[in-house]
Amino acid sequence: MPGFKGQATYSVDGKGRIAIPSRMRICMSPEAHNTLVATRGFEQCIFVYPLDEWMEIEEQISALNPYSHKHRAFIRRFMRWADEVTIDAKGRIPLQRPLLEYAGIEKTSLILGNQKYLEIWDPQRFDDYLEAEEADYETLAAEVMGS
Amino acid sequence: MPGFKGQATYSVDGKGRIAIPSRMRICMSPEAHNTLVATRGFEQCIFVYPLDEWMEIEEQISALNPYSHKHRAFIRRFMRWADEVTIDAKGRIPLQRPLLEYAGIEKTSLILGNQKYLEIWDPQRFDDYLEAEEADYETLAAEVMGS
DNA sequence: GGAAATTGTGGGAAATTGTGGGAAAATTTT
DNA sequence: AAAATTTTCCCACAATTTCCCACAATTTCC
Repeated sequence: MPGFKGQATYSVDGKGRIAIPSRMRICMSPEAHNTLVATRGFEQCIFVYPLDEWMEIEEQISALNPYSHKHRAFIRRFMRWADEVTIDAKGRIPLQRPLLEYAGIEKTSLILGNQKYLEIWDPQRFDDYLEAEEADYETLAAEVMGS
Repeated sequence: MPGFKGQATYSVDGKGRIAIPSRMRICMSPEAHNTLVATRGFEQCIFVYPLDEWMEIEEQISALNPYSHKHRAFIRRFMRWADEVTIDAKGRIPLQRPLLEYAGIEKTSLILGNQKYLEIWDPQRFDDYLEAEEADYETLAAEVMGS
């Protein structure tokens, strides 16, 4: 089963709703029950996991030791921003203001397929990010992918 | 079945009642019978377990050795503050003053979903706690979750 | 190429949620 | 036993969220 891929620039309406591109929607397993979990991602974008993928992450989390001080801190930081949403009849999900603000998203969003999950960015911020990284892309590729 | 997640800042009314966010309420198993058990948690916050989860904890506790001095001490501390409450028609639970005082909660509370249970914090105290944890999130993530 | 279905966008109506407070019932105190 | 306090249950209100419908643009299918 292929993962999420491609990108799309979609609008965010007054109620904070963002449509999931249909070509990404059909990549979701039926086990996700049209449900996604949105949370803070790295580099100030929003990560969105289909429910079944999220469950696997939760399992990893619950395997941590809840009596360890450090682990507790991580779990709290991790669960804090997670928000379970269901896709409405028109293929949209509602996102909470705090998440949108974290990602700096206002009227427009860039949706990025990234294998197991989606990323939602403020388009401008993504450009800036790319530009900053572009310089070392080849170096990075060699370093990360090189055998 | 996914666990509790997300956060919410809710008010505490004059009678010590705090609403449980509906999106967390629906995560409760019907076996909990709309009943929760609140008790002292770690880091000076309140832990709130759905009744069915609490039962499992009690089982673990009763498996401890009552003839061990240490075990007895632990059991007493743990059971002492436990308080069984039911969710009212508006989705709220009443919390005893001593618990609220322990957590330093007055007019506002931060409710945190933490998989099997909820945590209720004084918002300021939670901020301080996160700040005091020296490591930043990404470092922790790589450390705790990295394979 | 053209008809039909699907997709992305917006907005209104209805239901739910969070908050506060009042009255009744139970408990404790005098 | 009466008074005072606490707890429980109920109602009201504003704000938010959910659900539903409309419409234009695009894509799909024959």
